[in-house]
Amino acid sequence: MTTTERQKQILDFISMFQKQEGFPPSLREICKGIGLVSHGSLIKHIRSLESQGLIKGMPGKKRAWKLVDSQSIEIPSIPVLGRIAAGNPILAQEDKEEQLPINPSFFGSSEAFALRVKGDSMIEAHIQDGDLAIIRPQQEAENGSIVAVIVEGIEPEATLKILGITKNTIELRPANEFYESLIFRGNDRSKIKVLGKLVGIIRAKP
Amino acid sequence: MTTTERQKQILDFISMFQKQEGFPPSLREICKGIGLVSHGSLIKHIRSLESQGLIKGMPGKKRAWKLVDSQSIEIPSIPVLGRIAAGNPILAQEDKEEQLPINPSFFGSSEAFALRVKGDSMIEAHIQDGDLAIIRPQQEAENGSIVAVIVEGIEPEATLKILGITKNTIELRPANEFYESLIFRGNDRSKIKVLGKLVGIIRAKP
DNA sequence: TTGTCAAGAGACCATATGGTCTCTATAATA
DNA sequence: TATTATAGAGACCATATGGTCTCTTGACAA
Repeated sequence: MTTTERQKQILDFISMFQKQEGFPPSLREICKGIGLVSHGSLIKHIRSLESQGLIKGMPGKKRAWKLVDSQSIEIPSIPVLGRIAAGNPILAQEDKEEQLPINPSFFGSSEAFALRVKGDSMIEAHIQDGDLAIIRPQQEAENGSIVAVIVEGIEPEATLKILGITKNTIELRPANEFYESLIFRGNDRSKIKVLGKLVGIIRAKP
Repeated sequence: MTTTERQKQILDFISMFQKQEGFPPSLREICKGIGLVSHGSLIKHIRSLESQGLIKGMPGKKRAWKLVDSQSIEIPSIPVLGRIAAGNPILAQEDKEEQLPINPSFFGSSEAFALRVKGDSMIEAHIQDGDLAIIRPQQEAENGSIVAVIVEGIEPEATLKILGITKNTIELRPANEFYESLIFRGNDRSKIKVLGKLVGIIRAKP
């Protein structure tokens, strides 16, 4: 079942009208808006949109339309992830403690998640205990960038480290002279799972 | 003209219904929601709310209500202030470079503004150049807290300092051993204008 | 051409809903 | 007590609006 041009036009009009007026348009208002004379014709398109699940009408109620998708003005937010099981797709996790009411695009990313920093291993990068690290999901990262990683078999939780890549080794370096780097050679390198790159820090009530 | 309990109840119901359903309730739905039998009675309250400007009806349209205030789902945000002229009420300033799409309540404050940190004078508090300091407006602050202040005659811009209060002096202390404190005694103390207290830090693309 | 199908026009209907009017009960006030 | 005001109940009306039906037109295929 395809969505025709006319039907997209109808969706757009409803969305626009709803945003502007604060309530959904009547059938006749939609007609006027998209250049139809008879609302009888319009209703066929509405029924089609309903069967596609793009819109929901309340039978028997006047002027009561729900845009199933876009209208439910859900503000994009950043989930704070707790324990992250290695191997699982990150953002599909249900283990979300909390949602930060912040649009990921603020950090230049269409999607992002957050980890709560524990300890002071990144203190020289001015990231302190309790900070929320905002991470853009990606599998690869350039040398020297700060990444969230999981090391297979070592820790169940993701940690923040500076990525150091040489020809034969991968180094996970803390930003604290009192902590040791983890260095992986050869096949051991595959134990490292990069979850994403650090794109921001949020500190509440410092 | 006062808003009665009943009328607040009506506003709340409309707001709740609108948020939940995606369209405004009909008069009879409001009646059922707040425990009225006759919508004829309800309409008197509606008219009163209209004359108070809290609600707006579209005469001749069915199920068409606008909540004047809350319904215009404007997301609370945090303004980033640039130059701040001393003496002016802070949040009334039009000199807003930017709005952070973040609800101030996230930082535990009903309102807040942000300043972009310049330099490394607060580096030991792990606040670095380019960070956004989130400030809750308040005139007073306790000893040792980090505040945004303007010092009369010295700098046109607000700066972030640690507040040190003794019996006779007020000290503005940077969090960097290479910087000097500013110490004010006696009448000089009135040169200090506290704009607010630091409640958060945001760092994008660190 | 002929038939089929979809989009639209236009008319008609049923009803949900806003609007108005009257009556009652309770409380406040003179 | 008498009067007034207010909230609410209940009935009735006008209409905006969703729903349905029929007819026309144009595109497309057999």
